[in-house]
Amino acid sequence: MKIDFDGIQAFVAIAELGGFSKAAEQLHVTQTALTRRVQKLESYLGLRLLDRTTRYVELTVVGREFLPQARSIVSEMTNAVGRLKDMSRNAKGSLTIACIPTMASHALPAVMRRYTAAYPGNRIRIIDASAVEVRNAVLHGQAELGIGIPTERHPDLQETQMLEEPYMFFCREEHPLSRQKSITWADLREAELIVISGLSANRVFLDYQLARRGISIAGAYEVQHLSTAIGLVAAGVGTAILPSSTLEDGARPGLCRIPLIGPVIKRKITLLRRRNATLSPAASAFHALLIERE
Amino acid sequence: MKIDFDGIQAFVAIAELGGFSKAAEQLHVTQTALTRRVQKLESYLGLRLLDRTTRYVELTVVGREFLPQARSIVSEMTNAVGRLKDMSRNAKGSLTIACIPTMASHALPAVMRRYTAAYPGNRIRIIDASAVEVRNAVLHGQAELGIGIPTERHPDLQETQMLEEPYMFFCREEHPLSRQKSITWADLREAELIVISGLSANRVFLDYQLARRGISIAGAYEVQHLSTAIGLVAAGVGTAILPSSTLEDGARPGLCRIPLIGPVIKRKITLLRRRNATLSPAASAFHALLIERE
DNA sequence: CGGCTTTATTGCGATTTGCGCATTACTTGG
DNA sequence: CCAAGTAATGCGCAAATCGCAATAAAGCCG
Repeated sequence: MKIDFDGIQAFVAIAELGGFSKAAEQLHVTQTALTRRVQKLESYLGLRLLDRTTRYVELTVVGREFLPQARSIVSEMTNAVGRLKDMSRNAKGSLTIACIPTMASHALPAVMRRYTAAYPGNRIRIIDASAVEVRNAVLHGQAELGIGIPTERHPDLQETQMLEEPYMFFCREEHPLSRQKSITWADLREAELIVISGLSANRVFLDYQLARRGISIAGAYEVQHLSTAIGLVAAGVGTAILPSSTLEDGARPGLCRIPLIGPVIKRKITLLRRRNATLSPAASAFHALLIERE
Repeated sequence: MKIDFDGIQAFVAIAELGGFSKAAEQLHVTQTALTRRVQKLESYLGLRLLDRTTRYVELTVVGREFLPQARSIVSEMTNAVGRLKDMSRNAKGSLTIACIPTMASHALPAVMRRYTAAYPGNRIRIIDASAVEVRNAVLHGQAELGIGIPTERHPDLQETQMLEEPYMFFCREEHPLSRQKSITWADLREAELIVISGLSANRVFLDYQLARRGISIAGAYEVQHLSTAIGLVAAGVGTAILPSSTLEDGARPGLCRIPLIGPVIKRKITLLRRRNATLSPAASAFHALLIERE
């Protein structure tokens, strides 16, 4: 036979309010229904929980013993379900998103501001890591959403392109090339390039695109992170080819950002999520904000 | 809408066994039923708890968060109901009984032995107190059963007579009356009686019975408890009129117990319980043993 | 790559459960 | 002894739930 939550809830309400009628009102059912629920529960258990006359209701010894447990069951249940409905109705809940560092400081902040305004109280955890780590975080469920650049395909991963950004040339103002409106790849012969490590998805992508066009570049220095590269450029060590969003125009005095053409090469920023994995309402709302602006 | 325990139970089983079919087997329903339960729960909550294909079942983010709570709800419920059914089926549970001291050491022990043999593990708490206290303990629900002597009637109290025992005369062997086979009340003129306090139900009853018959006795000493009276008799202070069960024949060397006749006056031992108060199965079983032997 | 196996879902009919209304039964206070 | 208040019951209806059979979908393996 099936376990009867209604009966227990009825029992608790009756015991606490001291009567069937009052309990019925609170539970929004008729008193008849409560009578039946209690009868069913008692007959299922094989013992009486309430001694009742038409005049008063009183707990039996067993009922008195059971009441605290019953109360706890009911409240635990009610709370849990309430929380879930709240998550569903108001997209409440915390949210983890993985993101490559450039985007974390470029595209994300605006969305985060709008999200927090719309759903205050939701905790957001950002895993800022390399594109490969972003991919894995999404794949293994550590993050519900990921923002990165295309990497190795995986059948369980679903990618949506969000935006594209060109690679640009970064140098100091006193650099010989800094006055040009645009620069071609051929101009980079002796540019003392700081390049990103071959383990980076950025580098893999860039190499692939250049190789397709028969272009090759040589790096004098190699680092792991874009931010380090920018730092070295600023320090006068050399120049670098980096995604445009690595640094906003004029964000750092003394540094120039110059379009690279012939050809223009762009990297795609993609939004990652696991295929067949339902997003939590909180993540779903964030997802909506992300794709709404493209 | 109504809270759905079945759905949660299904969810937990599926999550833990990793599939609808296995869970269905454990819950003794068809797999179809589980599909429906989960669907109903999810649509009620407005969110998905399980991502499932025909090949595997996996928790969603929300489901993963909810699982521990759900598990705790289910196990708490299952345990609580299990305990209650155990109480009902096997008369498990603890039991409190109030009893006047003489009966606690006279009639009770045999019943307790049989009870413990039949229902091992049940804790028995005995409130050994005066007849008035026994009455109140039962009346106020501190004890489910009471063994005492008739006191003031109360509409909520139900009394069943268990046995009767005569008052007898107690003295030391060297006492002049100790050789008689029986003693009449008239013989007690100069017996140096130790009597029980007038607050005792015993005394009230005895006085009433004697007065009805125009007999009066005078006490030289007065104590509260029967056991104290016996002690004083043994110490040679005087003699006493006490219920026969106060001391078994020969239980204390040097003391005599002699029938009092002309007339024989007996006190009734009654079993008390609250009217309209259902006994716990444990108490009910004890009650059955008590009245079975009359 | 196409059939095969496995597993969840759906359509449908039958049964059961649960509810509310109206009425009854019972207790108690005046 | 009557009146008021409260729980229980008879009855009929509505909805939920289930099981069976058929269907759909996803990976496995030859």
